Amino acid sequence: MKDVAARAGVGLKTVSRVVNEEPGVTPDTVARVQAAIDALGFRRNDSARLLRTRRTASVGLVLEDLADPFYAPLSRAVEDVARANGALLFTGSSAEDPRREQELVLAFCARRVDGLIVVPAGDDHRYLIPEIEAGVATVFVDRPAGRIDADMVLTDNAGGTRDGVAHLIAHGHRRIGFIGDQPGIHTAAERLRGYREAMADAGLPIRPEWYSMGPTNPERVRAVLASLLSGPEPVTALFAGNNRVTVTAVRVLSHHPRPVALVGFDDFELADLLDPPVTVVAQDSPGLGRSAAQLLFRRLEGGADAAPERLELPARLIARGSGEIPPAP
Amino acid sequence: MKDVAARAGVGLKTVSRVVNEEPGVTPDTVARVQAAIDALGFRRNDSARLLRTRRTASVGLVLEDLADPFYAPLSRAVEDVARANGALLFTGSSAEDPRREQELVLAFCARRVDGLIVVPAGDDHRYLIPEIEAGVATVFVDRPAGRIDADMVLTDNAGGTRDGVAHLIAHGHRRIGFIGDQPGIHTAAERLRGYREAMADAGLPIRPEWYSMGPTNPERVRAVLASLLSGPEPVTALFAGNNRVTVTAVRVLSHHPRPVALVGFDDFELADLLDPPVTVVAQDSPGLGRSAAQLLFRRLEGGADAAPERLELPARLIARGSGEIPPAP
DNA sequence: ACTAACTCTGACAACGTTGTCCAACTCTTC
DNA sequence: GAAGAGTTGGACAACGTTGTCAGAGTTAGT
Repeated sequence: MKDVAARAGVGLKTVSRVVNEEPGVTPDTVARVQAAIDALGFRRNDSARLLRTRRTASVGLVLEDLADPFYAPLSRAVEDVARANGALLFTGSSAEDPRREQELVLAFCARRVDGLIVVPAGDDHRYLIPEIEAGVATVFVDRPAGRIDADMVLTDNAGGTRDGVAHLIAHGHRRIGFIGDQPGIHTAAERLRGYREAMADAGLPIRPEWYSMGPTNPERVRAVLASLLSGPEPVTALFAGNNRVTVTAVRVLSHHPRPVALVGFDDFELADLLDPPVTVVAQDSPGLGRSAAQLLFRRLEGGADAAPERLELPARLIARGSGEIPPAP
Repeated sequence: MKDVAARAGVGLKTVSRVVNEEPGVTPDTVARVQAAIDALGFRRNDSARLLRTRRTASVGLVLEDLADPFYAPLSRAVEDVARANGALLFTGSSAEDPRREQELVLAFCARRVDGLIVVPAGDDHRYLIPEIEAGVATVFVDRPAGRIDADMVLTDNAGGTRDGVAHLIAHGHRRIGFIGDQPGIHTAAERLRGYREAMADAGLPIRPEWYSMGPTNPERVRAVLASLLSGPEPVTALFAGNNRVTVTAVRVLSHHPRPVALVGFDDFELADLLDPPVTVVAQDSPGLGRSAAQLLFRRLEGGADAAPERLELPARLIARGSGEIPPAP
């Protein structure tokens, strides 16, 4: 910029004015400065600018895994809203590791992002208090923040699961299994709650061997499923607590002699092409991202001191076939 | 930092030394400074630091769509390499719009990212020349750069397609259709070339009505497919030029009276669960991201003036069933 | 012709760091 | 106790911008 000013024979500030299209510069001067800019291939250094203005026009997004088909549309939605607000997006994956989450969040804060959108991996976010007090707007998505009061946008996991299980009950099932993720994960616990509620609402008992919470790797899911389907009174239907469970269940059930009804939490591509097409409770993944980002920018534009909001988006049952299979006699 | 220095009763630079763990500070002083830091909740402002050191420890990634199942693992791989090199990641989606691509790239450059990884949407990247000369390392992935000589990491699209089509020929097919993306997209053109080559290698003629390039929305693909499958001499096999085409083809073919063999470019989740399981030519999407990022950081660590590299990663044929269907008589 | 108001321009400080360099102090060593 | 070496600390400029303010020049009104 200094060079441009020298070449155009004007002051530093005049160049700044031209670059920012501020009023009060003669067309003649503008032209001279423009010429110098073009000749020198000058591009304003935004880092320096933002250092001065104390706004970085960037937000940080921390989620579990960028490559996860559930989070990818979420991050895309966040990106779209950020772009609409003229902000750039830092992204990072926590890989479900609280330490990595914190590391990323603090790195973003050190870069002085204007705001943060976090899919929490940990359950204690008090480390964020100084940052929030320093003015970093923060919105949690998909799972609630731990031990602090903050904005969050969640899916109605319990309600969605209740609907899914009720759907199975409505189709005649009485012995319904549930395989969920680790109980420490909030969404997993909420879905288990929905399962219990639906069963209770229908006056059905739940045997302890019908539900299981834990890692959702194929091996464990296979093992649990095998035990659910064996014995004198096997379950006739299964509610799968997330899409990884659903996929493994589809694989196992396709080789099972007796038809077993299946409803899964989370939609996935091609669910309608499988045999039978898979009935799911679908979350609005872009909706989560969009709502969170919109809330964030609302905060950034003044609403910083309003009380934290908690949005809960509904989940939608999509009947496709697998959830409508009647109980085997 | 000024406040910390004042509170600890030391000079500014001493605080800087403590924060950066530079040697030459008495343990006693370190302790005093640390106490002040903790008391004030001080966090170093990385933007300012990076302004001074002229390294931002961040790279920009521009791709077509963050939410696309092909690009999501790529971006995750880039992120992993970036993290390993201590860099943060800016991401943005071009939505296949050259103007948006340029906008994003220039915004990243204005933020003075150390490097760029770009999945090009446009075919003219001369606008990047000043940036590259200014020292922004740039690597193109998945598609080649337009009209400039730069590092790039590509998939062997022609070779992969040749293998896929040869596979169909080996199973007895003689009339093979090809539905590809818009001819302006480099990967699409390369795949068409592979199709031609495989047919030529086998001494088979190609009728003009057997292949079609254009938007890969379901409507067009359905229409093209309908015409391929009708007439007196319909094709007995189809090569689908990308995963969107493949998915639509699976839907259509599942309702088609005659079995038609199918090989698709790009793997997708659950391809093995469909009926029949879908044979694909799989790209190494994380491999593309990883190689590109590694190349980028190699450039950043000194190899800036070596000649541009062009890496070509092989594609792998995964036979699952749909590509092994023999021609209907 | 004088003042008032307005337009345009640039000097300077500031944003929050780090690099450079020098001063002061503490040890050795003779 | 003086010279030399080593350690510790801080003043200052710089990175590339923008905000503030005041000065210079122009126009308009009396």
